[in-house]
Amino acid sequence: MKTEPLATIDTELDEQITDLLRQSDQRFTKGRRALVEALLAGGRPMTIPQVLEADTRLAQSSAYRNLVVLEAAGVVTRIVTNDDFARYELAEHLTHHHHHLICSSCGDVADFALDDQAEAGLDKALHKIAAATGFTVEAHRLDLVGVCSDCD
Amino acid sequence: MKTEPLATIDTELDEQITDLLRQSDQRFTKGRRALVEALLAGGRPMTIPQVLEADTRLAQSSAYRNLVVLEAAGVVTRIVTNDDFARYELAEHLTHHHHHLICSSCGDVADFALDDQAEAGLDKALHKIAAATGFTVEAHRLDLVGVCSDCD
DNA sequence: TCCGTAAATGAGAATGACTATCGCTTTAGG
DNA sequence: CCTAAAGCGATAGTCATTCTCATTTACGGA
Repeated sequence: MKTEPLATIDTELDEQITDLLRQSDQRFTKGRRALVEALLAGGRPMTIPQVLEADTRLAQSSAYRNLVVLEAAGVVTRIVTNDDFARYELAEHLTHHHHHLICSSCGDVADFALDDQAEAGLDKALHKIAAATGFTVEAHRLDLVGVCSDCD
Repeated sequence: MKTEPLATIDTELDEQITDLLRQSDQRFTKGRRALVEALLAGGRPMTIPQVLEADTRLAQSSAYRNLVVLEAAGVVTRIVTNDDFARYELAEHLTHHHHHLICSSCGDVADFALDDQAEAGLDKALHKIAAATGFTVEAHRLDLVGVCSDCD
C-alpha cells in the first residue's frame, strides 16, 4: 500500500508500538504505520487534513478510525483546541514529557518543555491537590495560549 | 422572560459584565443574564445541555448564540475537553485564577487553585519559555486529567 | 505453499454538536 | 407613543467525525 516512508520508525519504537497495539488486540498494520510515520515526520501535533495531505495514500475514514485505535492503545494522543480540528501526536512515553504552545489566531500547536526544576515544582503542587481532592491523577496538561510569531 | 433567578448577580459583577458587553456593542439582556446566573449557580464549568436543564426557560439556539457573544466579550470562557460538549464558566477576571480537574471517565470538570508559591514558580518558568520562543502569551491553562471520586 | 477465517480497509451514508437564517418581539431613546 | 435597531427562537443547514458494509488483506494451521 505504501512504498516510501515519510520518516523512519526505528526498531525500538516499532517494537514498543507493536506491543502497545497487541495489548489492545490490534495489529500494527501498514496504514497505522503510515499514520505514525506522518506524525513522526510532522514533529508537531497534526490535524487529520494535515496528515492526509502529508501522505495522500491514506483514506480519510481509515485515518479517523485508526487514530482512534492508536489513541486507545496509548500510541498517540488526541489534542483538542478551540480550532475546528482535533490534533494528534505520538504519546509522551514514546517521545518525552512536554507541553503545548497554542496559537489563538491560527490554531496551530507547537511543543515546548519546562526545565526540570519547574516541572518538579509543578508536580509536587499537583500531587498535593490530588491528595486533597480524592482525584486519581493520570496526567497533567499545561498549555500556553497566545499568538505565534507567524501570526504576530 | 424570567422571574426567579438561580443565583444573584451582585451590583459590582453586574456592572463589570454590562461594561464588558458594552465594549463589544452588546447589551446585558435578560437571556444573557439568565445564562450568567445559571453558570454562577452551577459553580463549575457547564455544558449547554446542563445550562438548559438548569433554566428551562432558555432556548437552545439563543443559549448557543449568547454564549458566543459572552465569550467574545470576555464574560465567559469556553472549555473544550474530549467530551462531546464544550463547557462554559465565568471568565477568570470575574472570579479568580484557577485550573481544572478533568475526569477522563465521565468528562466532568471541576475547579482547583494552585497555592501562590507554585503558581508564581510556574509563571516564572512560562515567561522564560515565552521569551525564548517569540510567542506572545495571553494565558496559561493547567489541567489535571484523572478519575473523579464519583467514578472511582 | 495454500486455504479459511478473522481483521482491516475505504467509499459513502449517517450522526450530532454547533451555526446561520429569518420573521417576530422587545427595547432604547427621541 | 413611535420607530429603528437589537435580540429572540424555531428551524434548517453545516461539517468534523463516526458508522456501515462489501471488498481486500494477512495471520496461522494443514
